[in-house]
Amino acid sequence: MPYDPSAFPPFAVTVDLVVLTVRRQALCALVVRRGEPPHQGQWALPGGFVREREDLAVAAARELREETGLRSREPGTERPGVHLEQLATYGDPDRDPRMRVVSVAHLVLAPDLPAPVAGGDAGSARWAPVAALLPVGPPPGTGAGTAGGTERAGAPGDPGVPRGPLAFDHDRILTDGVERARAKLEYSSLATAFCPPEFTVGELRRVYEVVWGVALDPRNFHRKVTGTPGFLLPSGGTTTRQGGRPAQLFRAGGATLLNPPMLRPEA
Amino acid sequence: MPYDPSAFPPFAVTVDLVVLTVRRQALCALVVRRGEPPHQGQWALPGGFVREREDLAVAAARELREETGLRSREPGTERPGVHLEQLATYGDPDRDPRMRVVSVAHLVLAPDLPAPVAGGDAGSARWAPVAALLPVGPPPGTGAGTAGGTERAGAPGDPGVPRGPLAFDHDRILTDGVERARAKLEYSSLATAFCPPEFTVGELRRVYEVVWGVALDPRNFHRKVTGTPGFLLPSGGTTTRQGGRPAQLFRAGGATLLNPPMLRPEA
DNA sequence: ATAATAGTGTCTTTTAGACACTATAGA
DNA sequence: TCTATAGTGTCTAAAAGACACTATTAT
Repeated sequence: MPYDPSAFPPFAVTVDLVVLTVRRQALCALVVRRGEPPHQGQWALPGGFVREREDLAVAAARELREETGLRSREPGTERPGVHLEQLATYGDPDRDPRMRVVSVAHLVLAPDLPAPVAGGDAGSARWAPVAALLPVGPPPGTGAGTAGGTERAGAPGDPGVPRGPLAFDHDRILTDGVERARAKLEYSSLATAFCPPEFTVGELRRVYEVVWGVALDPRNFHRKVTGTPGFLLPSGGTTTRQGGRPAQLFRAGGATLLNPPMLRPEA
Repeated sequence: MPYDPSAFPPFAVTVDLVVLTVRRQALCALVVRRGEPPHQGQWALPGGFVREREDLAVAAARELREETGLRSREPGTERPGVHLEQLATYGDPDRDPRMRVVSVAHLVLAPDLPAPVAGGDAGSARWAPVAALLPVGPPPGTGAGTAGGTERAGAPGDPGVPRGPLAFDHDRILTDGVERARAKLEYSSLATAFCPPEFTVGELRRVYEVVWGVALDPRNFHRKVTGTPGFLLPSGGTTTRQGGRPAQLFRAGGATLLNPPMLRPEA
């Protein structure tokens, strides 16, 4: 265990962010356009260097704020804020041609934002459908029916739908982040992180359908989530924003682990 | 995105290993005694620096080999070798008082070894019951019945049962590793990584009982694991090494994900 | 009216868990 | 014999899934 300070090779340590949201019936990730080589002009995940005396989670929250304006926990508000967790660490010696960089990737789940992402240094941050970034990615089930998880193309004249492949090893990181999100919906209440503070059961169901790329039975889903203790808290109000009969509004309950879990259909 | 090589603070990057096995009816972790400050004389997880052009998983496999003699995949043999996966990364600026060290922890699951761990530089590597290292650790359920997961003390005169707290933030890392192992037994076939190449259903059940710290119904367990496709392959032989009626021997099947999962009892 | 979404009830199939019972070894 | 472990069968309770039906809005 040689801890001679001159005996270890120096590394740069960065955080990269997989920021996911559900918008327009599609699972979307936040990407920025690279303005310089390598991979100039390609899209990449947001991220940056960890500072001298900064914890990894703090660095991830700072980058999130700087590049997207999102806060991982609103100070003083009831808003639970977006969800942030460590995803995995990527350290292939050749992942960055310029130097040895170890990147600690983090996963962020955010509700659909009324205003486009703004307020950051990186003016070019954009939401992009995961299906356009990872055409052959982890199978979203090509869900038959209403699930819109595989929307691939914008209008033909749309110049700006970001497409893969992403820079560096970011395809891999994004793939891992999406799979983590899909898996965690099964046994945690994290789907509510994709929803606004108040939401209906139908809106929550659409989150599951889009992230998993499958169609779920609205009636069984309703019975299941309302029957899981601690998952949903009725907020008292109702809304008709989805059309049809007014739906009860809920907030996320205190439970984080779902028991029994919400298992993905296999088929 | 400033990538000026002089603009980033230098970090040391290490790998730390949570090596778990089941021996003598207890979940055990591999620890080494620290011979120098800080934390001199305390026990710590094995680990070391990542080399200049070494991938993280390669560094973890190398440290495992150097410090324990275990190989993550025996070259040329049918032996599946021990299981190795990335666990999480720990980067608190003050986790090591000497310098800024980011540690990428890895989780290793190994069968009980006939010979004591040997062959490494670190001569002081030892198996220690997790319950002695983490006295208040994640609740093993204090399983009523036959499960021996909470064995805490050696014989009174035994001078050498390593006890916590561990050096640095290794208590936290070990806790996370144990929880990961407990969780993965539920939905993967990883329990076989704790078993020798051929094993009986009873031996596999004892792995679950020790890791989870609960007693399981032998009859229901038998029906469940033999009924899960791809989990177990009959090897043809039988053994009587457990006493009683001869038990069929199995090898690990090809399946990695268990469907349906083996859920932990709650109670 | 029709269409759309919300929500409840009911039935069937599957799975988990409790536990009686038989099988085959060693002491 | 007794005891220990292996393995099968059966019953019950819980959960998943299919789907008929009612409720309440907008157009």
